Amino acid sequence: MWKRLAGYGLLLGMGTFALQFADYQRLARAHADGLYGFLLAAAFLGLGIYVGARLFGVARPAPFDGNPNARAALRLSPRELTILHEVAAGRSTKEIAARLEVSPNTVKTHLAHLFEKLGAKRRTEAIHKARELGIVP
Amino acid sequence: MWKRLAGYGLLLGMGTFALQFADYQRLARAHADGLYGFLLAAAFLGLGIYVGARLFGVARPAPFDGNPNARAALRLSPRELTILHEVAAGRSTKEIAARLEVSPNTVKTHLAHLFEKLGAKRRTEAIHKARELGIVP
DNA sequence: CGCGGAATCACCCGTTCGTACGATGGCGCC
DNA sequence: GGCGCCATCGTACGAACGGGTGATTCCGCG
Repeated sequence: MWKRLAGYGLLLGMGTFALQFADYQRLARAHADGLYGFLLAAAFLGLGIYVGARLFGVARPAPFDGNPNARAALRLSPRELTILHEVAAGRSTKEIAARLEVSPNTVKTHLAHLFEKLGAKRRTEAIHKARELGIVP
Repeated sequence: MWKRLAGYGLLLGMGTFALQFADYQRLARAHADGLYGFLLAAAFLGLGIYVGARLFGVARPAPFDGNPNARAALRLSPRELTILHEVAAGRSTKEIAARLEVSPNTVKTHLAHLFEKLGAKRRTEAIHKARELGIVP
């Protein structure tokens, strides 16, 4: 974060320096004020758009899925993970069993293990805790 | 999307017009070139940052809580909304009844209405659909 | 004033869920 | 070869959930 801010600050400083340089060169006087101001405005507008986009921009995909982190911490097996995603999708035990082509009893077993590892007593609570841990989007 | 682009275009046009107006007023000549350029650059830099932030940026807080939107579309009552948030927090019917100081039967009634309005058959499915609609974070 | 919506509560009944066992087979590891 | 883990499946039972129906109170709206 500090490095990014420093980078933007440097960029801004360079822009200012370029402006000063242009001023020294009397480009401002050599050209019409209107054209010069327009170019200056356009340049800084573009720079601002870039900075704004990078600064407030798509930092969303970063905290997407804490899959490897919390999953390893809770020692969830791959099958338990898929069942977790299925219940988070709002499906019933029967539907999950049908989609995964296993018995509903198997799904219930995985669910029981999930509840134990997540410290939950209901599937809704499991979903909530898994979301807090970033295991499910 | 087009309305937003048009709005930004209008904003940009207004800025340009203001610049032209300033040029006509000979403010550029009245003040030193350096100060004028600096102010101009700063103004457009800020404008650019704003546009960039709005354009590429905080599209996340926008679909944050579709509370007024989807809630009105589904005609959810305030009480139903609170019950929806409670179930999304992973609480059971009894716990919700205790927290809201009402009978479990009342909670069940609100839940039945929620299922009907959300088109869900299970509370997990209701949570999932409500999350898709942005009603719950 | 009646009418409808919201909120509250109650009962019944069938289904699902959660839990507590047991059991089997496969796989990696010492 | 035993040990542990994972995945699979089964039975059984109590608790919770979901659906249906009905009732009451309150409040706004025409």
